[in-house]
Order: sequence, then C-alpha cells, then structure tokens
Amino acid sequence: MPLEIPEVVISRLPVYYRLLIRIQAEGRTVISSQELGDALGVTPAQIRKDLSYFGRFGKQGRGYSVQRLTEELRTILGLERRWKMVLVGVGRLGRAIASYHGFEPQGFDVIALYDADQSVVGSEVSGHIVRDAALLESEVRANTPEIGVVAVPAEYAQTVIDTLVRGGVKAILSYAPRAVQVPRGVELRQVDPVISLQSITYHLTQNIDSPPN
Amino acid sequence: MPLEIPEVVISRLPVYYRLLIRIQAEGRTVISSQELGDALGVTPAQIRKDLSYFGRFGKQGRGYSVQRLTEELRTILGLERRWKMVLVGVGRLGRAIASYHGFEPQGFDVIALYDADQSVVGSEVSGHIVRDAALLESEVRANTPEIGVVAVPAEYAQTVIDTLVRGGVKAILSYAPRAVQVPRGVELRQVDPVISLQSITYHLTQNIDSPPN
DNA sequence: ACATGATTGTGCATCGTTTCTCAAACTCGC
DNA sequence: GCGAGTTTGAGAAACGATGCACAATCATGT
Repeated sequence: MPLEIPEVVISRLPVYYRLLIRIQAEGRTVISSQELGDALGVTPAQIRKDLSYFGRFGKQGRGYSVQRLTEELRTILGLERRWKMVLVGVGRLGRAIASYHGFEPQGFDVIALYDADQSVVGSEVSGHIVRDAALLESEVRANTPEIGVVAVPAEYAQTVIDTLVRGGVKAILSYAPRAVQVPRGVELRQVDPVISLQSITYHLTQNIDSPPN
Repeated sequence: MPLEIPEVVISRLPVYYRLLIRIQAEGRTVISSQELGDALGVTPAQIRKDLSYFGRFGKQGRGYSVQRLTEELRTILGLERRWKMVLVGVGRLGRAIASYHGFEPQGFDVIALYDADQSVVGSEVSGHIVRDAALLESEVRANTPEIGVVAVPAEYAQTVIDTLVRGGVKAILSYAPRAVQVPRGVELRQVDPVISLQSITYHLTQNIDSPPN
C-alpha cells in the first residue's frame, strides 16, 4: 500500500498465481525463482523483484513455499472473494461468453445478461433470462456488480460502457473490436484476438526467409 | 528493416489501423496525431513517434491522409494478403472460435479443425469436417497454414503447440488457460480473459473507498 | 507574396522496467 | 557444529519507452 506498484508487475501476478496452482496440484511444496522463471520463460530476478514489492515470501537457500506463495498471491489479487459480473450483448459472442465455464471456478459469476434486441429479451440463455438493456443502468445500481462484460457490436460499445459506468461498475472487460475509453478510476481490459493476430502478421511478413538469429 | 522496431510499437499499430478504418468509413480524409491521440487516449507524440519508425507519412500543418496512412499500415502489418489458420480443439471454446465471424473479414481464414476426441472427429462444425488430431503434423506440413489456433484443455496445450511448430507453423494464438512456450522465431499470443480479470480485481481490492486522485 | 496558424518529425530529457550483482540467510550432509 | 552450496531481497546499473519542445514545413487567407 505505501509504494506505487507498476502496472506491468500486477499484470504478471495472475500468471505466477496460475502456475503455482498447477505446481501445488503436482504436489510440490517448495520452489525457487529459478524454476518458476524456467517454467514461464522469464528471468528469476524478475520474479523475485515482482514479489518483493509485496513482501518477503521466500527463504534464502530454499526458495518459496508453494502453499504460502499461492495464498499470498490470492490475497494480493483479491481472489479470496467472489466477483459479480453483468454481460451486455447476447449475440453469437455473448452467448459463447455466457456459456464459458472458465469464469465460475475462478470466482467470477455472471449474474445477469442484457441485450437491446427485443427479440431476444425474455429468452433464456445459459440459465439466465435475458433482460432489456434499457434497464441496465438502474439494475446495475441496484445489484452492484463490480465488473461489466461487453460483447455488443463495435458501434454500441462506448455507449454501453458509459451506461455501465454511470450505474457504478468499476471495471470493464470489453470484447468489442474497437478502442473505447473509461473515466479515471475504472479499470478496462480488452480481449481482442484480431488485434493479436494483426501484430503477429507483422512479424510473419518480416521473416521472409530470415531465420531466427 | 534497418532499425530494430520495439515490440510495443508493433502492438499499437493494429489499434491505429482499426481506428483509421473507422475514420475512413466516416468520410474524413485528413487527420492529425492530436485527434488520433484523443480518440485512443494516448499522446499525439507517441503516435507520431510510432509512425516515424516506418516513414514520414504526415504533412506539416495538415496531418495525415487517412487513406494513405491506412494503406501504409496495411502494408506494414502484412494485411494485404490472406492468412491460413488451423484450429485445434473443437470443444465448447473451439466451436465458438470456429463460428466467430470476426476473423474472415480481416483476412484470416480457418482452413481446418482438429480434435483428438474420436467422437467428434468426422462430425461437421461450422462448415468443416473435424479431422483427427493424429494427422495434425503431417497435414500442417502439407497445407502450410501460417497460424495455429489452440483451444484445447490446459494439459494438452503445450503438446499441441509443439506438434504445430514441428509441422512448420510460425505463429500460435493460444486460448488455453496456462503458460506455454514456443521456440525462437515462432510468434505467440495468448488470449485469456480470466488472467485479465485477475489483474482487474487487484485494483478493485485496492480502491476500497479511495477515490481516483 | 506574405503573415498567421497548424502540425509534423525528432533530439533529448525524463521516466519506468529489467537485469546484474552480492551480502545475508538459510539448508544439508558429514 | 561446521563448511559447502543455494537462494533470496534489494541497491544500482543498464536498458528501454515516453513525452516535451521546437525547428522545419505546409496550408490558408488576405
């Protein structure tokens, strides 16, 4: 809390956390920064420095207790509690997100689905009755989900995000294929495979028969 | 080609590109780095510096020709051609990816689907007959897709990626929820909404009643 | 033709991140 | 209990990215 922690550091913690969960499941009880680094393809120094922002969790000559470190990261990341999410947009993509089974085991619950299309409002999707997007702001205000997941067409994304923020949501996970803005104090993450692919193709285009150095 | 371009710069180009496509659709013909920066929430200097790695595309006193800049970025990013992808894993997630309509308009074609589960091999998914994952390496070698998309369970992801790489794929887009490694010369991008959410919750946990400064 | 105003491209300073390094602390075997 | 071997935590150096600031250039209107 005293020191300002770099955002890059925060973004790596979930990666460490997930690896530790797996290592724990494999039955290991102690692990060194060297081994962690090998498994992730990063330097051991980076892992030690990242962790040192939050405390002294290791033991010289020995390494880190897998259980202890897992618990520390869980606390640091706020993963000891469950988080409520609302999903806006139940088209093709929204339905896939709604039926994705990877959120719930990690503590993220989709509590409601919204769409502006009256022909899907009222229908059932993944165990939820789709609600009218016109109710979004007031219901967000009432039910206080922490996170809004946006899976609407690009042209509506900014408006939906503005509405979620007005309703009091403090974080947005956007799947919409366009740049959007959020006010200070609201967290934004964008999931966009096409953007990822388009930086891949830059490299594929360069390496026309120039092998790795 | 002479100078080494920072990876962060490359990763921003697709974002600029997409914005420019939209601006072009809106009918604008010229735009300044100031306006681009405003629309993306970054400084104009960053945009100018990023673009200056590749050439001098702007005009003092005027800005950038939207059409010219769009074309330049398309060339730089290698988006003038189409790219072949194979998708491995046609479970819940794989099916969603296979039926995602956002790849094809951007030049990315899924040419084949693979799965190791014999009960889905041979069935039709999104217009493709699912092929046996045992054939993956040889068929990749024969059909030379540039990109492998991986949507298999975490425990198989590394093996599948190794197979794709042996087959000659030069880039991997992994949706598997675990850290994986690729050899030098192979591009890797990971799509992982849960990891994104877990860095969000760090911030939500911090801001317990401490308003934005 | 010239003055005014706008905007680029880039050198440089600043800021942020990563890696190196090593003293201190610990383990383990004998 | 001691010595050899490990490994952490953190200061400092090295490296990398960002933003400032301004000369150079261009557009526009008079």
